[in-house]
Amino acid sequence: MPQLDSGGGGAGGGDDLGAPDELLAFQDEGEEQDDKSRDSAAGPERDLAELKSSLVNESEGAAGGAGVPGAGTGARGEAEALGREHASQRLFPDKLPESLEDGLKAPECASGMYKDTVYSAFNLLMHYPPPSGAGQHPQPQPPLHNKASQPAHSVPQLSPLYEHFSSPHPTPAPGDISQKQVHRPLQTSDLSGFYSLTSGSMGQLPHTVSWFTHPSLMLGSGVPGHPAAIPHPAIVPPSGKQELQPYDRSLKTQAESKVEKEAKKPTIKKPLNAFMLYMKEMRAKVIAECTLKESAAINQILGRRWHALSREEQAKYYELARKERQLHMQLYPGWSARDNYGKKKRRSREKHQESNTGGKRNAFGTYPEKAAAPAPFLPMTVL
DNA sequence: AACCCTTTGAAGGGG
DNA sequence: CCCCTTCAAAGGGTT
Repeated sequence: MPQLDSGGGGAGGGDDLGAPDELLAFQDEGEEQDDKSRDSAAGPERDLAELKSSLVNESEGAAGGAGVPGAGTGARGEAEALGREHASQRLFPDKLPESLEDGLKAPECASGMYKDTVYSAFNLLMHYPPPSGAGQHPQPQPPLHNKASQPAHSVPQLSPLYEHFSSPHPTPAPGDISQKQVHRPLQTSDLSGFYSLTSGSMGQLPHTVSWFTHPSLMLGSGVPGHPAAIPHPAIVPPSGKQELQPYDRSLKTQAESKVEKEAKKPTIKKPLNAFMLYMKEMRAKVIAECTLKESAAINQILGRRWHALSREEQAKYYELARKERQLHMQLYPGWSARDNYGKKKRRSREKHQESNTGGKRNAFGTYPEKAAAPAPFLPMTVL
């Protein structure tokens, strides 16, 4: 795939918001908006249907997730249409832990509390200068549907963290290695500025934070013996721990050491997409406000909130993700997402195969949604 | 210990 | 080109 093209590819017209899929998401959102108004009358019935689906999922086994065929985009739209305070109650209707339920019972856990942080991120994004080609820097087009639930006048309360990073001369937090890095490795004002931003706006984004100070940007990641070599967060030893053993001093045969070397070869992680960045930023907030800990439930909430975001708000995360991909490509030119295939063994793979034969469901339900997604509309950033 | 769950998006491969 | 699969984060729960 033309990553550079889809990823923007620098200062040209290719510096768009991202892949068409992202735009599709916007379209999807718009559709949901339409559905919202359209379905308002049929809400209760659909609610019941969805509840049934959820219950069916539960009865179909522990593997039953949100991935009910036919409960794809429409279902998400319904969730929006039915009001997020109701939607929260449909999460895990049967098996919710009490703490989970308590959390979800709080209306704000499913409503627009995300807004302030999103706007914080937005403020920070705006705080930092755009790339050198500033004039051409694509600004997200205004959303076709301005979410009524997100009045533009709503002023976010910047958390101290955000204020800290927003300040012109942020004081390094104690123990913050990334802030202790002496100089910013990136030559391009684009990325350095961006990742400065990222480290600020995404205060909870260690991944991104250390990206921008990553020594690999100076000499290559994790170079053994390099004085400033700090492992890139995207580089994870197979053990999952940052315990790089650059040299094998043991008396092993070459073959053995070779095998071991392969085994210990650090894994370069995929760059985070827009939603992942959003989740990383918002997770702590949701946990705090909803007293939730289970990531599955949190992610469901975040998924709904993601869809409730305006285009502009989502565009910020698409932009961040695009920059992540750009930087990732710069750091690891030959890397392919395929490199990590098979590194996670998934039992669900077998389940999925079974479900295919049985015609039940997808492992996660993502694809039915995509399959049911409305036809893409004209890209809003390109053209 | 490893995987599951759950979300969306990106990417790659097969048909 | 479309569809499917896998992985990215996260952490409690499950095997």
